[in-house]
Amino acid sequence: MLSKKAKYALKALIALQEHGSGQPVRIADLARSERIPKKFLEAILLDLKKRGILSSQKGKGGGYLLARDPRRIYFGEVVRMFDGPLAPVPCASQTAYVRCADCPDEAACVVHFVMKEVRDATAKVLDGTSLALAARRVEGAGRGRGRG
Amino acid sequence: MLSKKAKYALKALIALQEHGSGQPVRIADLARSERIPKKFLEAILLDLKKRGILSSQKGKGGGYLLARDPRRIYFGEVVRMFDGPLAPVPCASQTAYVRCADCPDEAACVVHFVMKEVRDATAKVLDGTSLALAARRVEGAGRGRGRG
DNA sequence: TATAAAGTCTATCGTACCGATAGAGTATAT
DNA sequence: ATATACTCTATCGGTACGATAGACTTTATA
Repeated sequence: MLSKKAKYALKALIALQEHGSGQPVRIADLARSERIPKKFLEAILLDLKKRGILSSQKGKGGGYLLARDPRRIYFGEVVRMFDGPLAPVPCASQTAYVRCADCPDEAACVVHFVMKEVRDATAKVLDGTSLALAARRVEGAGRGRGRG
Repeated sequence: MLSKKAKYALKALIALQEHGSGQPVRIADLARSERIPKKFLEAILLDLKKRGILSSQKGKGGGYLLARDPRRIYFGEVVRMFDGPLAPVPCASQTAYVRCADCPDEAACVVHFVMKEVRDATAKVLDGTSLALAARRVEGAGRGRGRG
């Protein structure tokens, strides 16, 4: 399950991308437009800033901005930073591998084998999709506007 | 994350498959060989029985058996029954779809779009892999024996 | 038919994490 | 100066997870 934190982070990033403009957007505005609890969103945006995905400006006229080209902000990075490794099981993780203490032979473990396939499939999607690409794809796929 | 319950269930099923023989296997034996807390495993096996994946025999000489051909026991079914839908987000689930209350237009939602891709990729692996097939694939891939 | 073996059921428990909120502190544009 | 906004620390209720205890029921077989 995607946590609310990760979901809110993605929604906020997408909103910032759509805003474009180079002007900072206030937390309060993002919270309202994306229907995210403001205090909760504060913590999320701060994390994204520490990670170098967002930058911020304090004081009057301040707010948050994308710190990177949206073509270089990948879903995988955001999901991992809030929800941890993509793999369903630590021994199948590429970025945070942990051996199963009780596993005599990983190469022969059926669960490991299948879960590695799941993690690879997931990573292929999330690490292959940037904010910019996703937005383009959605535009291409359907017609209309909105969020979720 | 795959829950311990789902992981233990899969390991137990694979052990039962490997056991073959048509003879029932005691909970205690499974617990020991797979290193699963016995009482915890009891509840898991019971769930698998209620689901029709296992059958059991009470009393002396009793234990658990696969109730179905392992070519027809899919990872997807087991994972879903313990951990719920595969989709990272309810609005991307095929088997347990729930609309986002605050989403004006799902077709335009970027998060929805990408998470649907994740769920499809995951489902393709887990619903396309049976116990029997997974075991064969592992045999084909590496050499050795063990569990994890 | 007694008895030991083995599955079944109900109840409970501690911990950790999640989602959310409060409130004080700090920087900055005007 | 001062209002505006981000930043930090602390806290809180709820829920789900992993696990365990103990009593109950069924069955093979001696």
